[in-house]
Amino acid sequence: MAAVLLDDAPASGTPTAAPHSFTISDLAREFDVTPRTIRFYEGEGLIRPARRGSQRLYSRADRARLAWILRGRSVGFTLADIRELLDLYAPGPARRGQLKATLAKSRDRIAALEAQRDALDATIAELADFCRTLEQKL
Amino acid sequence: MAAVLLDDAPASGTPTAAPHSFTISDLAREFDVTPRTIRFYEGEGLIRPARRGSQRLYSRADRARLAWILRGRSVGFTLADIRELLDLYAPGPARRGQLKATLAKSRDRIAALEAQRDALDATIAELADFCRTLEQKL
DNA sequence: TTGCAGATTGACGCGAACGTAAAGGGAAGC
DNA sequence: GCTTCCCTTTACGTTCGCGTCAATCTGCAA
Repeated sequence: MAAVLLDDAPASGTPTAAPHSFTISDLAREFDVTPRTIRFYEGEGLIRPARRGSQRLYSRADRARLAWILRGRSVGFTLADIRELLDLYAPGPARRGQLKATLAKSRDRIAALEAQRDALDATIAELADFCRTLEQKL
Repeated sequence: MAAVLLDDAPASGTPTAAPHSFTISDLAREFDVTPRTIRFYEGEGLIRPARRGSQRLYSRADRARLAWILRGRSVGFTLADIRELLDLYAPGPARRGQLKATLAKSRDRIAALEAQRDALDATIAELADFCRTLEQKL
C-alpha cells in the first residue's frame, strides 16, 4: 500500500509515455474533479505538491495520493478521516505504544467498513430484487 | 423488500413482547440517533408517523421505514436519494413508460453501489494489509 | 505588443444534515 | 397545586465540502 502512495503505474494499454509531473488541471481532468477541489485538499493538508514559482507541480506520488484521497471519499470517509489515515501510513518514529494504538484504530476502521459493506450488499440485493419484480411486470 | 417497509420482526432472542407503537425517543434510542434527526426526516417527507394529539406515534412499519432510511444514509445516499428510492418502491399507477424509467434508474443505482463496493473492498484489503505489517513490527 | 489561456490567492456563498436554545403543552406522581 | 418529564414547534447556528467570483500574474503565440 505504501508503495501505491509513492508511485503509480501508468494507465494500462496507453502507449503514450507516462509523464513524471502534472499540472493541477491535468489531474483535475484525469480524476474528474475541479482544480478548486484539489486546492481545497491542499488547504486541508491532504496533499503537498511541489512548486515551480507559484505554480503547483504534481509528481506521480502526488497523483497516487490524490487517487487514494478520492477513493477514500468515495467510501464515505470525511476529509478528516482521510488525513488521519494518511498520517497512519506515514512512517512515524514508531514507538511501541504508538504502533499498538495505530493497529487498534486500523482495526476499528476495518470493522466499520465491513459493516458498511454489509449494508451495501443488502441494499444491492434489495434493489436487484426490486428490478426483478419490475421486469416481471413488463 | 416492500414487506420490510410494511412491518419488521422483533429483535431475535428478545422474549419481551414487541410493542406495536413507539415514541420518538424510543426509536431514537434504538437506532442511536437524536429525536431531532427523526423530526428532520419527517420535515423532509421521508416518514409520516401518526399523531395522538400533537405527539408522534410510530408504528412498526414506520420503524422499519426509519431503519431503511438509516441504512440508506449509511451507504452514502443523500436524503433526496432516499426519498426518491422510497418513492420508487411506492406502488404508483405504473404506466409502462414509468416502469421502464424506474427500472433504468434502479439499475444505475445498482451499478454505482457495486462500484462503491469495489472501492470498499480495496480499502479494506489495504487496511488489513497495513495491519499485518504492523503486527510484524510488534 | 497584444492578446489569451491557464495559473494563483482571497473572499464570500451555498446546500445538506443536522445541533441547539427558547418557549410552551400535557400527563403523572407527590 | 406543584414539580418533573417528555413531548411539541419555531428559529437561528454550525460544519463540511466545495462553488463562484474577482483581481492578479505568467508564459506563449500571433
